[in-house]
Amino acid sequence: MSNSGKSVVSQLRRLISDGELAPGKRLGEVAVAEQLGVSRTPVRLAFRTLEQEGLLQRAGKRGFQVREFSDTDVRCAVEVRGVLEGLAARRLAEQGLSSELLGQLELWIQKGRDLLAKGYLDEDDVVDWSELNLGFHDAIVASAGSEVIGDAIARNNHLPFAAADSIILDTGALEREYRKLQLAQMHHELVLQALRDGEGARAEMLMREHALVGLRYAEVLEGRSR
Amino acid sequence: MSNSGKSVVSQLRRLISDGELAPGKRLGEVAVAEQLGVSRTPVRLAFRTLEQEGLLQRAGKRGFQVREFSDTDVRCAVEVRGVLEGLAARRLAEQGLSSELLGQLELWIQKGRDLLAKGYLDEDDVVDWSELNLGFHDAIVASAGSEVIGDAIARNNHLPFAAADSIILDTGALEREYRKLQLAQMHHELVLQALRDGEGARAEMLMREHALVGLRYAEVLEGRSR
DNA sequence: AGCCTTAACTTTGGATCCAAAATACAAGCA
DNA sequence: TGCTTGTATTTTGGATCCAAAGTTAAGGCT
Repeated sequence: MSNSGKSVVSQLRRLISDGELAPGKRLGEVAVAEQLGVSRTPVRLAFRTLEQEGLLQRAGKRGFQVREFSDTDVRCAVEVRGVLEGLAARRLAEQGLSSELLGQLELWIQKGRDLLAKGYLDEDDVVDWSELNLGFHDAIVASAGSEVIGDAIARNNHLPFAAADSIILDTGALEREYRKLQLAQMHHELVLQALRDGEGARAEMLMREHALVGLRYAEVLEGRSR
Repeated sequence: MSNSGKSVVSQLRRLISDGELAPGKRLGEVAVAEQLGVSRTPVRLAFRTLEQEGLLQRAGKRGFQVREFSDTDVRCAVEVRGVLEGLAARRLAEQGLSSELLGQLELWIQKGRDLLAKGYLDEDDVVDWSELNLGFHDAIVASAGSEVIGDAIARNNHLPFAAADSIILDTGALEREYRKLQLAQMHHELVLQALRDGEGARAEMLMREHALVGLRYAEVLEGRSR
């Protein structure tokens, strides 16, 4: 029962997003405390944090329960990320990007090219893409001029299905995922082009569309007509 | 020192937005606990909540400090609300509004017309406008189909200068505020028109512009050319 | 038999205590 | 005099205790 290393918050986050704590399940402080082998105090603190993050919600007068999300919630969370990252990109395009940011973005994009160059995807590539994708997005958001936008995105990203690196889920259909990443890579390159040319509206629009990759693209990339 | 009625979180929120706790000031748990006349426990819980809300930030390895906001932060927070409410409005326009929502919105708009009809503003009108403005915005956000968007807006609104009803600050220049509200009222009416006609892009654009009222409109409404 | 009242139990909120970590301070050494 | 190391103090994190509020269940009354 030794787990003082990882914080209670992250443990609970993982339990929730792994579904081990079922959506709608009511959480008692004592029960969770015992399960995690800690006292009630850190659990109480964690519940407040998780509530603000949106993973827990108050259950009536007393206690919390695991929040359940509908398909619409998932869709909206992705769109929220889209408009927020779009906002960041537009601001960046309008204020102009520094040469070092330009260098960073080109680096991530080059990594993406390298990763996709061999024409297919294997499982190790997934974590690499996740890293470079995160790097690209973070670089843009961090340079948007205000922490406020980044904070809003970070809070939204606490919903496990909303984060930018949650694109890939299906490691069993790597051909489809490859085409998905090809598209995402193209988006990255176009976004950089728009940013460099000061095309704020286009950069915003591209980021918003980019967020939707992995959401409704499955049918198109499968060749289905729906 | 009796204050068990209001929660520690709201007390701290008020102290921060009133500036009694200066931005950048480091908050110790014991100091705040004594000042509020409670024990450390509720303060510790409150700090976690306020941190998530963005009003506090961790100060180094230990403790929290009151977050300070730049002009850019204010600008960005307002834009964040703009894009999020814009997203809500677009979704609403695309899915179509129910007749009861239509009724609600028309009610708030009618109240706005009534309030502005006499051609000037007095101090009592300010709270009335705040109420109807809040009602109009909340009705749209609540009907956008998912709690997720509303939550993101709510979290953003914890920044005191970002909330939709923080438009009016200057009760000393009521003529200027009157023209500001005239414009806001026009926005409300146009938004409803766009929503009713299913013009998603226009509804979104209007909401985004609407959020900027009270931000940079001062110069224009004053007649200054800047 | 059904409903209301009351009592027992469960669960959370607040306070206090203890330990660990971090910072500040002081003394010793180069 | 300046830097480093060791100690003391402050401050936070975790655990436990107590009280209050809520929930459940049982028993009595109509």
